[in-house]
Order: sequence, then structure tokens, then C-alpha cells
Amino acid sequence: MIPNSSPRNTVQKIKIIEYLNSVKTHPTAEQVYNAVKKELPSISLGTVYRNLKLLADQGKILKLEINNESRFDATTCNHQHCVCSTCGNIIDIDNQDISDYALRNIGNDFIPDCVTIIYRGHCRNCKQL
Amino acid sequence: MIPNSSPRNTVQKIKIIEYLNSVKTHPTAEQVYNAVKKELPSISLGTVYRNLKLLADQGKILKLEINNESRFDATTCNHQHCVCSTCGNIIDIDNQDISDYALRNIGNDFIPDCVTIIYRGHCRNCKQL
DNA sequence: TTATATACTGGTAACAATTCCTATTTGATA
DNA sequence: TATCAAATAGGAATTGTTACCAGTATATAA
Repeated sequence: MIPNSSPRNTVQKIKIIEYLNSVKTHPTAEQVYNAVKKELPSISLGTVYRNLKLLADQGKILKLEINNESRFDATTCNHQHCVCSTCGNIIDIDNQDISDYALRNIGNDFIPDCVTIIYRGHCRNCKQL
Repeated sequence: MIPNSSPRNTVQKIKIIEYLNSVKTHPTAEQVYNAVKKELPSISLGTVYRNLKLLADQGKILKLEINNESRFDATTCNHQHCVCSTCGNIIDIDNQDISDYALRNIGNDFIPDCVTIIYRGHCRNCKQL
């Protein structure tokens, strides 16, 4: 008998993915927890963390590290992020050329799997002077 | 009388910068603390954190966020970093073209101050199959 | 269907990185 | 030098994250 080792589609996991797919923001684990809790009041924070880690390891979601906390994104293709120093919002940039250029020109010292590009500056709304 | 509000060159701050200038690694706050402590046994971890944050805010050092912890780098010009998924080492890439390309092609939605580029993959030593 | 193995869960404790607090010290000005 | 705000040491508190474990629920096969 072959041991059952396939991942399971639990309600918790499904709701977490559904939530991430429904938002354009880049929620923290805590924010995912609070959102999913509305539909699944008994879900625990640990389960949210466990599933977010699982999904990120499988490449199904993206994990960003900004200001010493993790943020999650259901859009996994190589896109870029901008962090506004004034309002703190995170804006997506969708320019495959930038990632491609970065991956192509890295040289021979390192064999990259992927590249994370994070801009810091100001969004249009917060543009100053 | 004008209040004294200029930043002070404390021994602690100076030793922290000196240490960062002396290494090619990308030490964590804890590692900076342990290193500076050898010369300044009474320095506190809080002081290290405060100064690292201060220096990063002033643009005098670079703060990287890798695997949920901060790492610091005295080289502030736009260079790139590679994190080896196997050995965990961080390797510098010094290719201004990549940062320039990323900054030039960002479009009009965001006005960037700087760009952080982090590759994940494998270094030469850990290259597999 | 039902039985079964086991992946996953909730709850909570533990942990590690970072920030905060307060009395004390120190560096730059006058 | 005397002054005094800025910076410090030390430690407690906070925060984000992971680990643990006994109980639960899902996917497979009969």
C-alpha cells in the first residue's frame, strides 16, 4: 500500500488563496488572518503562517520582505514592487523586461532562480516638491 | 541661544561604521554588536540597532532584508546581492547597468530613490546537477 | 459508502529580532 | 569650564514568526 503523501486542499488553505487572489494589496500574515477569520472564525494564526509558507515554498504565492515583515502576493510572475516612503503603500510594476535584464546580465558567479526587485521612493500621490 | 541639535560623533557610532567598512560580509545587527563589543565592551545592543537605523536612514549604509532579518552593508552605491539557497552566503554583484536599467524603465507611476535587487539561486560552490 | 493513514488543525508556548523606557553619561557649544 | 540636549547602557516589553502536540478531517482504497 502506497502511503498517502499528497497535499490536501483544506478549507483553510482554499480560503487563504481565495483571499490573496481577491486583493491587489500585499497583505501581511496578520492581515490575511483577520480577513479569512471573517469567513472561518476558528482559523488560527499558526495555520495562516503554515499555509503561507507552504504556498510560497511551492511557488504558488510570492513572499516579500518589507520593513522587517513578510507580505504576500498571489501574483507570482516576476513583477516588481515599489514601497512609498511616505504612505507605506506597495505598488506593483509589471515590467518583465526589468527582471529579464537583471537575470540575463548577472554574469557567471551566480546561477539565479529568481530575482526580487524593490524600489523605494514616492508614489504619485505622495510625490513631494 | 541655539539649541545643540547636530548629530554627535559618538565613539559607538564611529566604531560601528569602522567595522562595517572593514568587512566584505553583510553582518546582522547581532554580528555588528559582537564585533564592536570587542573594542567597546560596554556597548549595548540597543545602541547598535539605533545607530544602524540612523545610518541607514541617512543613506550612509545599506540595509538589506533577507530571510526575515536585517543585514547591513557599508557599500551604498546601487549594487546587487545574491543569496545562495544552499549555503546561505550573500555575494555582491557590482553591475551598475542592472540598477540603471531598472531605474530608467520603471515608468511614471513611481518616483524611485533607489532600487534593491536580490537574486536567489546557487553560488558557484553550491551549483548542483 | 465506510475504514484508515496521515496531513493538517487550533491553541499555546517558545523564540528571536527589534523597539522602548529611564536614569545616567557624553559631546559640542558658549 | 559649565551647560544641556543628544546619546547611552541595561533591561524589559513588544512584535513577527515558528514549533509543538493532541485532536480532527481529508483523500484514497476497499
